[in-house]
Amino acid sequence: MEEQFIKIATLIGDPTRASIMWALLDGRAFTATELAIVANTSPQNISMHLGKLLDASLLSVEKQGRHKYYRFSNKEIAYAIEGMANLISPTTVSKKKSTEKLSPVKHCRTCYDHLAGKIGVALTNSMLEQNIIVDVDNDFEISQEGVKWFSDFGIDVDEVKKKRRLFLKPCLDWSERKNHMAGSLAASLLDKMLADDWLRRTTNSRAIIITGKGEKELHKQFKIVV
Amino acid sequence: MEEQFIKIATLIGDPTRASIMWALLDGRAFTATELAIVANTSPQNISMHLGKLLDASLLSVEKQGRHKYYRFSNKEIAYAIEGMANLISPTTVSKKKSTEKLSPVKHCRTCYDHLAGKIGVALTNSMLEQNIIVDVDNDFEISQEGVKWFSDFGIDVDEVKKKRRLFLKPCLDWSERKNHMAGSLAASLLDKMLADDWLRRTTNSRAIIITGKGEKELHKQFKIVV
DNA sequence: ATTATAGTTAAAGACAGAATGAAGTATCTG
DNA sequence: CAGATACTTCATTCTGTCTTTAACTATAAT
Repeated sequence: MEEQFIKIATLIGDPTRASIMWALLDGRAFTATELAIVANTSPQNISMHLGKLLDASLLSVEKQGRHKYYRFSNKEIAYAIEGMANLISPTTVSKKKSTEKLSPVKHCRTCYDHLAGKIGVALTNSMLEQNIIVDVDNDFEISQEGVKWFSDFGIDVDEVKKKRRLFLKPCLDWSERKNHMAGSLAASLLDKMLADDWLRRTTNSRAIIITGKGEKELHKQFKIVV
Repeated sequence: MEEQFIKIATLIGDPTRASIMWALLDGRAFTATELAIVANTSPQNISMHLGKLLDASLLSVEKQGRHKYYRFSNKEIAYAIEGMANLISPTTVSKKKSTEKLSPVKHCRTCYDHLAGKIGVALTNSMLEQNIIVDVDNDFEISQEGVKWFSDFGIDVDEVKKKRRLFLKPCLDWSERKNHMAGSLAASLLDKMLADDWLRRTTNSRAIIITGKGEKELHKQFKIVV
């Protein structure tokens, strides 16, 4: 088992491959070329690295015409990467420089366990406006009022913070060119909205359907017109 | 933030350092020399690697005479490593060769979140005898009866399995020279025993006190004489 | 004191594995 | 069809970093 662990650690522990994993963390699928741009390296090189990650089943591919879409092969991968991301020192997280370059990727797909797309962005904007969450140097933090708001909404922030994953981070939604929330808080929010029947999952796709109740509540609480 | 992530990934992703992290996973503290033996390298080299891990605050040291004891600097580190260990393919886990060498380390301290020491080992032995858990090539697995047993004990195994960490693994207790259980199942078991007041934590040490009730129950259910 | 053990530091060397360059296949576009 | 784009493969080069050699400090044992 130790060798297996070392194998996985060294796989993730190469700068280029770590960069790939970091980019894939939000759950979207990227093409090889996109990943080459994100990781700042050549197509040949990214191809080699993606091959290694595929061999180890850390990633899965889906071929669409001449494109190949890469993503994490399962949730455990995302959790493992998040677990490592949790080790990023808190000071660094809040001091993150705002000039960080944005990767020129245009695709947007459903994120693993949180709301993305138009609704996700609108919801995030509304929460920023209402000071439930605040933007600190391109990083999201929850405010005092926010903790209360979530509590009223039926989510215990302290409990969510105990989860062994990234609490809250912005996730750039390229279809909207704006950030939406990701992390355990965003996941809890989605869970709650599903539980309260604001939203429903569809069986065979990642699409989310907004119920009549959800439409009403989203407008009432967030001024979102669906 | 990306650079920070890459830094952490490359730190863990060196074979020698991965080996160190793997050894420390059970929560015990190791000396530099012990880690050199475990990682199969020289004292100078281990010193260099430990220095890097210290610089990044992944580890903490405690000096005792001419020895230096290294351990994870906080729980998040352990969770991150566990998250990576979760990616070890299930087939590999069950096919693990039993000839794997055991590291010649004699120290034993309290493990992070599960019972260790004499009681931990006795409990594990009893569970093996009762077929609640089974030993498959030096790896622990829960049996069908085991799932029922835990359910009767008030622990929902399916729920525990959902947690993003290693479910069950043997952890060699050198003071006893036998294995005890580690992982989320072992953690749940400890939690439950604390909740049921079989055991109590002490305030300023990692020692666990067995209550009168606990003594009775441990004898009744596991034939353990405290 | 003397010797042994635990650990560190600095410099030189060795090597794995990453990047590069060149050439190829497959798919889309007009 | 021709030309462009997406991606891969292989052989070669190269570089970062791990290991080793050697010399050193500090604590413990006898």
